[in-house]
Amino acid sequence: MRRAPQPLLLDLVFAALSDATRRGLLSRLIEGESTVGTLAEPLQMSLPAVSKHLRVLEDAGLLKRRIEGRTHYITANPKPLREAVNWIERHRQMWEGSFDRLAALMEQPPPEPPAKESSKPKKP
Amino acid sequence: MRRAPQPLLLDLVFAALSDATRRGLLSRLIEGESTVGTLAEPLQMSLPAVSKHLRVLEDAGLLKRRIEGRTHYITANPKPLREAVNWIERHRQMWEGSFDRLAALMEQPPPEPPAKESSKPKKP
DNA sequence: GTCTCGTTTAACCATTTGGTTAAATATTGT
DNA sequence: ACAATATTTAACCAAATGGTTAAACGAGAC
Repeated sequence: MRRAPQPLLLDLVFAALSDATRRGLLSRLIEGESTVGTLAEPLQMSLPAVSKHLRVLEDAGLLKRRIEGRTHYITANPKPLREAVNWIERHRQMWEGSFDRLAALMEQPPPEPPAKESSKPKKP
Repeated sequence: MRRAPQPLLLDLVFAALSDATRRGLLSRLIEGESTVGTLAEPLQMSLPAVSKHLRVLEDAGLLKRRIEGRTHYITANPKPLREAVNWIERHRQMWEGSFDRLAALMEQPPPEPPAKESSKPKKP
């Protein structure tokens, strides 16, 4: 089944984040790659339910899936969160009238997320 | 570490932000207080529809309403956005492997935005 | 082959969402 | 008192959401 047209990506991201179960899944993915079954195991709901939640997150671009044999390996993908947080920060800071934290966010525009082993850019 | 879930409000905030019409309303409120009718006017939908959207935003704590006579004056309330952006930043930065901007976010709980020419508030 | 495993799809159900129009409410103006 | 204004509430509808169970699919194991 193909997806319907395209609702704005921001719509999908915020909608995906609006469910505590899905936020919980994302939280657990901080610890690294996992599988559908592993993710479902502690949750008190059926496997198809978890599968659906993962699909919502995937449609929002918040996770990537690597299928290997019969196992689906899931990892979090932070990229769409950038846009979401930018929207929020833009508004929050205009309302709060303090722009310096917005500036801090803005100073990282280059889309360069290559390193798996990350060099942590330290602030001098 | 496991953060005890604080589910309800975050659910409401993210759900409220997941609709482009509502985000548009919030954007327009950057320019200051407005009324229901004024907010509804450019939108191609009925007044009750706008009223419902405003209620969703209000339930999420994202706006405040000052009733004066028969007119409802609406202003944006950025406070709940703090929690939302904290959630996102916490996760985004863990996935992206850079923690310093998270630290920057975390170290500003007191509502004290004094200097316009700002340095980062230092914690010695 | 057959069986089990990991996962999705299908079909269904109840609730919520986003919209409508019509009516109600409350306030202001004449 | 009456009418106009600003907004909400009520009633309804279609579609989306979040869950279920049962069936299907694809890959390893025996």
